[in-house]
Amino acid sequence: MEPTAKLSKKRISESTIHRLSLYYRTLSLLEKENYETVSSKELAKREKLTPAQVRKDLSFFGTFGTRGLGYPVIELKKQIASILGIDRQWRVALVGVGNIGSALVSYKEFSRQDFHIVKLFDNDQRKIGSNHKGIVISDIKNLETELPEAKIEIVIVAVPATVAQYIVDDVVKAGIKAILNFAPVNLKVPDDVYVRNENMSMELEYLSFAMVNEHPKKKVK
Amino acid sequence: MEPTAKLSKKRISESTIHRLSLYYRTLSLLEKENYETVSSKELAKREKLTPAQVRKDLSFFGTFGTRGLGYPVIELKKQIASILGIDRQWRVALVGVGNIGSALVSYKEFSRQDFHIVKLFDNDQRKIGSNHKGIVISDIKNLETELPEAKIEIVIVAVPATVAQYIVDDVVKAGIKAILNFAPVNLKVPDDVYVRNENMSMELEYLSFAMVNEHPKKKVK
DNA sequence: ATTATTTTGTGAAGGTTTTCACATAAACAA
DNA sequence: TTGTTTATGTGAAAACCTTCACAAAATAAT
Repeated sequence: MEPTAKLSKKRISESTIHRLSLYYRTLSLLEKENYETVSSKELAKREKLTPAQVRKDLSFFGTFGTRGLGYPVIELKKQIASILGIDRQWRVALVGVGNIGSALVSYKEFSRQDFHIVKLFDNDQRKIGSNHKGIVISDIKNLETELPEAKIEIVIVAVPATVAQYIVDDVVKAGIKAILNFAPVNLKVPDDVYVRNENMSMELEYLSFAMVNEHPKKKVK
Repeated sequence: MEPTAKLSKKRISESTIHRLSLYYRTLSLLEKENYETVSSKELAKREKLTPAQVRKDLSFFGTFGTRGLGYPVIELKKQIASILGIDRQWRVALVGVGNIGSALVSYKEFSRQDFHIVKLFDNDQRKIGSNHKGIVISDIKNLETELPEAKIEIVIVAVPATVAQYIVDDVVKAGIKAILNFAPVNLKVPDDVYVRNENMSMELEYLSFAMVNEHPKKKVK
């Protein structure tokens, strides 16, 4: 059976998309390990999920498997890449070349998946004009003109919480529709702009909660 | 009415805990803005949630509000801190003082919430023994002895994916029960060890998905 | 004091997500 | 060729989470 991309009307849940990211990562690994096919059972085991969950997630987008055999690793990986939109390059700009910002510029996982950070912005006069890992740092004042010029599609915000909203206002004015925010603050943006927040304390706080509450862990089969 | 800490048997959902983190952050802000009380309505507006959601979340842990008035900002903040276990210091070690690792050492949001990074480990001979932001970097070979010596309770793993599992095996042997993992890999740990993963590509991939699928956004009231 | 207003806390309803269970289909073995 | 095994795809059931709606309690107003 040909893998078919379902033209789905149904709303896909955030969890499903996040799991697709996990499947994609694991499929890359399986490819390296020279697996030709993989069952929902094996995939589930590696992600600590149920096989039914894996099958249901994939079934929202089409039928990719063969009964009795499983899923073709390379083909499924391609299909998921296409679903996630990571089968193409994304031009990304990063605002705020501080501690976290610089770390993200060198973050291999981004470039490996064709998220290319091609522009940097900062407000520090000492940094502006200097070369950081092959990219000249622009003045944050020029966001509105330089983002469209550079055909940027996604902006990563890694500035202090106190100024994040002002930066984002400019980013939105520049016509950007997708923002990844590392500042610990709730950003206000128009309805048609996507914002995702990366809150690194949250998971530490979850650990803290789990420990003080001796929260029962999910059983691992 | 006295705020009471409910001795809840019921399992609390991950989402509720994550929202408590958000409430905590917003309450800190409200405190700075000199609010004495806050209604579930106001809190919900700031987090883009419903008032019922806020009240339900809090109700799992006790009754903290006053009818007709709302919640006392300072008191509620204290209560949430106590629920999350962030009303005390946590001794944290960080393994892997690379790009991301160094950024985390200086991450203000951690220290502001009493997560204290007091030990650093690396495998790079040039780094071992050197002083990084006031902390001498230890040899990664000594994890098993030095983690208990330093009374570490939480370990942040910021090493390459290829070595993460080996590191974590040592960390577990050292008796650590809580791990925050930045390596893009699924770690295997015993049942009684908590692992939370910080996967920074995931949210970028979600943005990518949203854009290529013109995913309808949640309506904002 | 009495009434109107505000806002919590919470069962019940409604909605969403996950798991179950099985018909179906392909592969493999004899 | 036929039977056995494996493993998908998917409705239906179960579990889980969010929202509704309202009684209850406190404040504020007259």
